[in-house]
Order: sequence, then structure tokens, then C-alpha cells
Amino acid sequence: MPRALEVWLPLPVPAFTFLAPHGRSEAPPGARVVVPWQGGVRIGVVAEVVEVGVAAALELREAVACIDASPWLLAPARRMIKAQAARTAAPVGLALATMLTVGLDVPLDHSVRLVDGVDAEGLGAGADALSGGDWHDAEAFRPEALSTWREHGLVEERVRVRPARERMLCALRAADAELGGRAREAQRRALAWLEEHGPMPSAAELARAADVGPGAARALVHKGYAGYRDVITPLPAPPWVAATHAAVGELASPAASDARRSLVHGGHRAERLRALAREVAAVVQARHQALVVVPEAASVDVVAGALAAFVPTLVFRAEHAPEQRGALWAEVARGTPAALVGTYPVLAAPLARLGQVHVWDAASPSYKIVSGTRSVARRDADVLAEAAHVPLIGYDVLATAELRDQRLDRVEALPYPAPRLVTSDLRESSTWPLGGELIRVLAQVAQRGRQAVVVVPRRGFASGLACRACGTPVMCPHCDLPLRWHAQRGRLRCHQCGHARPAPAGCAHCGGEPLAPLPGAGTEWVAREVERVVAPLPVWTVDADHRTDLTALFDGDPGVVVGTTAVLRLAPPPVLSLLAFTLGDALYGHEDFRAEEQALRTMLLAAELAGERRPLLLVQTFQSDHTVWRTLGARDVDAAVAAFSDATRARRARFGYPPATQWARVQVSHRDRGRADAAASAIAQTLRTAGVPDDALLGPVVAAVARVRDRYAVHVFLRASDDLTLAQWIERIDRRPGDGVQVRIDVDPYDVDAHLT
DNA sequence: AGCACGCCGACT
DNA sequence: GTCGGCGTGCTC
Repeated sequence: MPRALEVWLPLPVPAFTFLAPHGRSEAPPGARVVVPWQGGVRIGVVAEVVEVGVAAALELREAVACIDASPWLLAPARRMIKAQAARTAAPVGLALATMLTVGLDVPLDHSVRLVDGVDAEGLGAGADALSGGDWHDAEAFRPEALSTWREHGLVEERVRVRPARERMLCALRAADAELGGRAREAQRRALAWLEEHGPMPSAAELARAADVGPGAARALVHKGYAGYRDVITPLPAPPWVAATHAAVGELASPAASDARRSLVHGGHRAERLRALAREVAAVVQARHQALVVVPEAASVDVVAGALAAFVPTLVFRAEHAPEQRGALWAEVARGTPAALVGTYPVLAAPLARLGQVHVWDAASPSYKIVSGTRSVARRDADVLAEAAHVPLIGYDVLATAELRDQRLDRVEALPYPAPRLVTSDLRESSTWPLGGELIRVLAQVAQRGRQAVVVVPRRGFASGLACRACGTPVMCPHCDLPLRWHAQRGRLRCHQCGHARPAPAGCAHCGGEPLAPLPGAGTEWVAREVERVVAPLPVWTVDADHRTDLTALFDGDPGVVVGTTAVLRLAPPPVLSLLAFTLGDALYGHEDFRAEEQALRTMLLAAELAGERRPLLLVQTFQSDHTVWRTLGARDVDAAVAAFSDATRARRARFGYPPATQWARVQVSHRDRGRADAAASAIAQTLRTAGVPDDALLGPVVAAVARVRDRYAVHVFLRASDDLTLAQWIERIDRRPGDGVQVRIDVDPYDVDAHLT
């Protein structure tokens, strides 16, 4: 039986089959291969080697060449990607593109030569250069011609990753009699330096390094002793990190848990970091590698900085250049005992001696990947650990229903430091957006020269501008949303599609009446009000629109930070005495079955912003008896949180929400509202006919914001007892019904009402 | 995803 | 008339 390669390409396509490259019987699973694709070539990954029939083999095309001798994507990561594709009902190539972000778009050196005994004559125009049997740069030939020669088995091809090159000043010729004499001493010194230390980026830098005048270096170039050449850039050093001062404190003796799946929850962030460090230190001491996945880029520094105090620590960062990621991949593939910290793409790293997988802030909604397969990376980490037969340990401030549902073998519950919570009832307040109590405590902060953080539910000045007379808000022309008012820039902006315009002089609806800000206060508005209260203390703003220098804050200077929930990811300010929320209700106000649980989690994380201090936590709310505030304000917080958690779990099970069931959201959209509706109904009907029970199908229901970017969205929800059943149902959906209808599917949706892009 | 093709609306 | 937007189909 002929053997062939199943190849995954980083494209939304299924696996494709190719014969092994000419003259090779096969390529190792996990290795990168170059394959013919749409007239050109592309890099893919060998998923497996399969047997094919003789007849089938005749139909297949040959892979061009194999790049790696050893796997670029290890077996556990391949299992993870395959499982992700199955779970999200997506083509496997999309899962590959989502998870493997390193090494698939590298520049290649591609060469060809004639197969022994083939005559260049018969190859047609452009082939004369091929004669002689030497290797030639493939770029010299037309892709179509190359493709034909390949199909007829006339050429052999070789592909290597092209090393990065730079133009550098190199020594070209040894010093000779011409360079003699006292006057040329500086030139001789510069040349000797260059010969000893290697190429330099410029003559000026050579002069500085060799401690000669710039003229001497230039003279070397002029006379031909030195010149600019393309030099192969050495691979950058792997991204090792140094320990930060955000100390975790003393580490009790390192100890690795042997439970398959554990959860460490509650306590304070520093305690959870210590628990993580204990495990990681033990694993690295045993000469293994620990993989630590974190939900967002900001946590990489916090976690890696803490671990680096105990073990060699590598990081994966989104901003790293491709070469640096390559260096990281190479380092971990060597099996170097270390911790590797990063966001979800680290899950594909080829850790040769993986000993444990850690999921930091495991309940963070940021694990939901917003593009590609839209997988939840926490679940991918779980599959990876299982496939690699290593323990999985999750850490979070709150044991959410989903975290508790993962067949845990070990749970470590740390006691919460009791927050000093005060709720301030907005129904009894006459001022806005700062109520009387908040104004009072802010004034105290100013008086005592302390620090405060004020969290606001949106950025900008106000949620919109509306007519004073008729109340009509200025809407986005492309979305069913009011344009947000950014007073500092004097512009209205759509937070959904980015449309921006200056504020109109008057109301377009009732004819020129003046406009006023809507009451939904944003960071700009709140910052202005806070300034009035705390002047002359500085007020810093932190949100997506403001990149404020916070050095003074971290130096301990008095002042107030006003920001969106992004401030909760800051390091603890040193003398924080107040943490306030201008509208606590915003945390659970949106339509989402996870909203309440996430609101409580956000508040528990907020309490940790204080470091080891216990600042006042003041929440302005219209519902001071809401379960989130009652839980946080309870005398016994641990018991209250446990009770909240049990109730949440029971309620989710009773009403058929995750994790009791698996959900998928089918988003149908069209520029025309009626057609979006009709297409969604057709999908619901198809599913019913296919035998999906009525109670497993919800909708169609129009999205909360009906139109975004000129498209109307309608949702159909599916729920099943397990992933597999859900995926089988999804397979029945026609994803390309035509007529301008878009169908997008989100398995395990997190923001139930968001428009998918 | 990228690319080629084909269809209708707004312009030199 | 044809330019170019978007929608559709295909890739071993």
C-alpha cells in the first residue's frame, strides 16, 4: 500500500492528502512540510502518515519538501488541535491557524534541480537554467512551469527556513603595505577590531567600538579593506525573564502534586502565586518543564516575574518578533528544565519534557479566543495535559461552576481576606455620577494624602448625546447604537464599528434644538468630577483611550486613578485606601447567564488590587440588596461565596445552562432584517427536521443590538448534553445558504449577545 | 484565508 | 460604455 501524508494547513480547510516529497518515503508526524497550493506553495504540518489505495495515490500530488527533521508540533498538541476542531465544529486547518502561531509563515529558501537522467531540453521555455544537475533558486522559474515539472516528477526540490540577514560592515581584505605607516595606525586598529569581533552595523559604530575617529573607519570602506555584505543574523536569545520585585515571599518547600486535575481557589493573589510557584519549582527541580497559560498579556509579567525568583522562566509574548518566537520554540524543544509562561499560543509549544500544565486565572472570560475557532483555551489546556499524561492545575479567585465541573481530583480552598465593603444606594443620592458618600470618602483621601481607584463602566465622557427637547440620541449610521460622546476629542464615536464624527450643532430630529450628554457617565466625566473633589491631588485616567504615565502612583504619591475595569489589572498601588465603583450594577447588568458569577469574581479580584492592605471597597448601586453585594458583605465571606457558588451551579443545572449542558450560538446575519429572520428560521426548521428536540433549540431571537456594521443579526441557540452531540447537530447547518446570508457559529459562547466577526 | 470570477450600481 | 463593490466557489 502506498503511504501518504495527511497535512494540516493554517487555513479554514480540512486536512489534505499529499504523497511524500519526491525521493522520500515519508515525513515525521508533526514536521512542517511545504506543499503545492493554488499554483504556489504553502507551509503545513504533517498530521499523520496514512495508507492510501494505489488508484487514490495516482490522484494525489507530491509534497514539495519537508522542512523539519523532528516534530514542530508534538503529539499532545496535535491531539489538542484535533479535539478543538471537533468540539467547535470547525475545519482542522482553522484550529491549527488559531493555535500554532509560530513557524508557519517563515520565509523559505526554495531550490530545485533536475532529477538524474532528465534532459532540460524537453521541459519547455525557461528551463535552460536547470541543466547541469545543480541546485537553483526556485524563484528564477515561473510557478506554473515549476508546478508542471513537479507533477511530472522531473525535478527535485529542497526547502529550508531562510535565516534572517542584515547588511553589515565586514572585513574584506587583510592589512597590507598600503595600510602601513604612522598616519594609518587608526585604520589598522579599526580593521583589526573588525577582524577580531566580527561585522558591525555601520562605520560609525565600528569607529566608536574600536575607539578611532569616524574618518578612519570610512577610509577602510573607501579603500576596500572593509565593505557592506549581507550577513546571517544570529538567532536572538530565548526570552528568559528576570524576577520582579512583586515578591511572592518565602516559598515553603517545593512540592508537586500528583493529582491528575486540581483546583486552587480563593485566598489572595499572592497566596495563589505561592501555590503555583511551589508546584513549578518542584517540577523544574525534577528536570521537567512547567507550562503556565495565562488569560491575557498583562498577566504574563505578573506570573513570570514571580516564578523567575525560583526557577528559570521563559515567556511567550504577542509582541515578540517571529525570530524570537522561533528561538523560544527551539529552546523548549531541547528540553531545558524551565517554566514557560504565556497566553494560549504557548499551548502549541514543543515542550520536550513537559511535566505539568497550569492554568492561571482559570475562570477568566479572556480564555475565550475571539477569532478563529473561538475555542475556550482553558479547555484546550485540559486536553493537552490529558494527552501528555501530565497533571493539570487551575488557579482562580473564584471556583466557578465550570471550574468545579472538571472532574477534579484535588481542591485546595484558601480563605478569603474579608473585604471592607460599603454599598452606597444610588436611589437615595441627589448627585451623579458621584454620590454623597463617595464624595465624602474621596475628600478624606485628599485630606490624608492617600491613593484611590475609581472604576467606571465605560470610557469617553458619556454614553451619548441627546436632544434636550425631544430626547432623540445621535445614533450610529451603521449600528443600532447611540454614538458615545468623547468630550476631550470633541467627537462622537461608535464603540462597535469605530464610526466617528464631530458633534452636530443641534438635533436633526426636531430641528436644531441643542444637545446634552446622556446620563451614562464615562471615565472622562467621572475624572472631571473627581478632580473637583480632590484638587489639588492629581487624577490619572486609565482606559483604552488613555495611556497615562503612572510612575507617580507607583512611587506612592497621593492621587486618584479613574478608569474602566482595565485598572484592576494594574499592580497594587502602594498606599491605596479606597477602591470605588461608580455603578456596581454594570457588572451584572447585561443579559448573560455568567454575568452574576463574573460580577462576584471581578469584585474579589478588585479586592486584591490592594496588595496586602485592606482598603475601603465602596460600591454605588441601585440594588444594594443584590446577591453579589450580600455575598461580599457577609460576616463569613468564605461560607457566603461557597453558598453563592452552590446556588449558581444548581440554578445552571436546573435551567439547562453550562456546564450542565454544552451550548452553541448560531448567528445569522444579513443587510436586510427580513432575510436574516427568514434564514434563521430556515436553520431552526432544518435542525428540528434533523431530530433536534424542541427543548434543545432556542430562538430565533433578534440580537440585543439588532444591527451592527449594517448587518442585522438573529440568533439560534442549541444545547446538548455533550460536545459530540452538539457538534453533530451543527454539522447539519448549511453555513453558506447564499443570497448574502452570513452564518457564524460560536460553540461555548461567552458574550451571548456579541456580534461575531 | 486568499484568490479568481461574476454580477449589478455609479461614474469618467 | 467600464470601474469596483460585494458575494460565491475552490484549494490535495
